[in-house]
Amino acid sequence: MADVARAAGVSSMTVSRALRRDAAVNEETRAAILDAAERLGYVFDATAASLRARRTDFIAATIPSINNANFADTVRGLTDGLAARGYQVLLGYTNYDMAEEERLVEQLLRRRPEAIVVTGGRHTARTRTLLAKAGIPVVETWDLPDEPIGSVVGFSNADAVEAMVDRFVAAGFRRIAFLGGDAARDTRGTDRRRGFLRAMAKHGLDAARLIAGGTPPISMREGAAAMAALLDRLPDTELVICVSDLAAFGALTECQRRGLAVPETIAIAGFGDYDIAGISVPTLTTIDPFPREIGRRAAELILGLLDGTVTGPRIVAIMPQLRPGGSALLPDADGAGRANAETAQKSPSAP
Amino acid sequence: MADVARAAGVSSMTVSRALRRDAAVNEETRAAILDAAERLGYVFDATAASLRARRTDFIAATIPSINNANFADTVRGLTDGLAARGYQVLLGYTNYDMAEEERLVEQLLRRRPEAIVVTGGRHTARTRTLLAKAGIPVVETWDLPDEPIGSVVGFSNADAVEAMVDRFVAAGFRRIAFLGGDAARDTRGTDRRRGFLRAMAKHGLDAARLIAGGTPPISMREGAAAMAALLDRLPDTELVICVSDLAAFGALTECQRRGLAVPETIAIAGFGDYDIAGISVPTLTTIDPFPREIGRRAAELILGLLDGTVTGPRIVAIMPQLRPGGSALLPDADGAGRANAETAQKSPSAP
DNA sequence: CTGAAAGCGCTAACAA
DNA sequence: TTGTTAGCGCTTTCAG
Repeated sequence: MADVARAAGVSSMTVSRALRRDAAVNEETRAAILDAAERLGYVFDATAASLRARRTDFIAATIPSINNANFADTVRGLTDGLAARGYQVLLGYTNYDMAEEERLVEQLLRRRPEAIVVTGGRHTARTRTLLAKAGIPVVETWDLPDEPIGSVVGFSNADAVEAMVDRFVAAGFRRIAFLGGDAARDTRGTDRRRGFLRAMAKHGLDAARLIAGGTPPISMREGAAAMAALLDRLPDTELVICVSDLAAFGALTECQRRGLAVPETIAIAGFGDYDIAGISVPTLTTIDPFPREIGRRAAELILGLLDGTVTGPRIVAIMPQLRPGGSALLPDADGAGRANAETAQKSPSAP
Repeated sequence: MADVARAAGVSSMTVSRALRRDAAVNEETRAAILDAAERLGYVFDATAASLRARRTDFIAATIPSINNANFADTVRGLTDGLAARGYQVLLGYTNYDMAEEERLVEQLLRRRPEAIVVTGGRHTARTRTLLAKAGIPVVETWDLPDEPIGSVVGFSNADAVEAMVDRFVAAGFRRIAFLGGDAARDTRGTDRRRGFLRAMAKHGLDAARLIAGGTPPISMREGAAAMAALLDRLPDTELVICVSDLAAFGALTECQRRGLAVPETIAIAGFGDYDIAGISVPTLTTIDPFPREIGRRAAELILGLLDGTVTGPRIVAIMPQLRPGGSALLPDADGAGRANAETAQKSPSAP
């Protein structure tokens, strides 16, 4: 910057001002400075600026896996919302491992992000402490924790599945199985399974049809293997609710390989409204948790928290929506539209 | 750090040493320091350390889209390889837009990464200049550019598709169509299409069966729409090669909806070896470009370049491999194994 | 093994 | 509108 200042015949402070849009600098001077900077191949050093200004323009975010379209959508919503205001997302993934999350959070906090977004509401005690003491906005997503660390943008995975089961039971299904959600590491998966169990108990139905999916995230292939196990062990099952659309699609293919008609012989439902759900034959009955919306709302919330528009933590409830498909037929009941997409109420105070 | 020093009764320099593993510090002193740091909730400030030490431990990376399993795999390979040595990947996505890439690269370079990985070999002139002048290792991936900026870890998309067409022609296919690769923004897609055209010309076949896929990345849905167009316009097509497995799967579903047998009535091939390729019914004949391996190799190369083990830029050729599936049958020819995975030659000098 | 001094490249705060 | 001074929180360098 000193070099640029010299070349432009001004002080480095003027260069600093010229390089930012906000400050008041004579237009000619600014032009000369920008020209000099370009000529010299000067590249601004954000590290030094961050140290001095105590603003890094970093927002940290952790997701369980980068190879998952749902979380990728959330990251997109988040990044797009924040990039517009000059923030850079510092992303890390935890491999669905809370210990790994702890390491990652600790490392990310060293970079002095101005806010941090984490996935899920369950963390190690140390992670919670680190986050709580970081002195920056914390947003937990994809869940509705009982004791939020700070803000939340999410939904209850258990409630979403429970509501789905309610619909299926009302439609006459009785012998319903749940595929996946057995791995403790995937807390959202276990929550969905819990919602299934709760719903079945509520309706007085047998909830013993539980099929393990393996290590998270359950791939299509594992979904197929689990479906094979189910068909061998409990062939009279009427409906399989899967922990995700990927597992559901794998399950669907297993039926196709065996020549079983879906949904006639056995119905299948998923979770996540992944692309595959809308294009497979048949399409998948699933639940849309609005992943992109989660990211967008988190970004919005963070911006508000940082500029003082929003004071104190907020709980933003996302309303997952059932998307009927061909893999598990439901009589249409509610004529619901996309509640969250544009209209849903913002930050209904606390839970 | 001064606070910790005071609490531990040492100078801040000793704290600095204790906090790093390398430096020589009395074990008791170190323990006392770490204890004090924990008690005080001290969090190391990487920004200040970066400024002074002129080492940010950042490696920048840009990918076209975060919602793409192929690129996500590359990022995983990269991150895993680099995290082991304490580097943090600073990730951004370009939306398949070179202008956006330019903005992103400029922004990332301000963070003073120690190396930068970009996707593809085509960039704006300014991006090239920025990268070339950055004074850090530059790695272009997923391509084999004619004029690399620095190092390369990739393969020729055109050659890969050409080789695939060769195999299909040898197997007797003649009326072959190509789906996608029409959007200039997706340079890898256009390269694949070019490989198709080149191969068809070479074999004296009609290469006019080109079906537009729309804006990249082509989704499954767009693949289905394009397939519908193809079936309407050129119903006698024997084989459709798609720009990606996602498009190929969409195309497959369109056939299923129309009751057309794949591969009997029409054969379909994809590119990318996405998860869907291995599980769909039928499985997809595709090309595996070893996305994870690309990331892993890039990480390896960067580490070598940074610690001086490797001197000067390197071209690492990845050898994509045909994966025969049920969607387009091929008589088995080569009994090739996974050339790249473990063994392939490293950095065969220049291209 | 430990400490003191200096400074990384920028910007806040103040002055002109 | 521009400049001066000081210092962000670390680590390099040198000395002990």
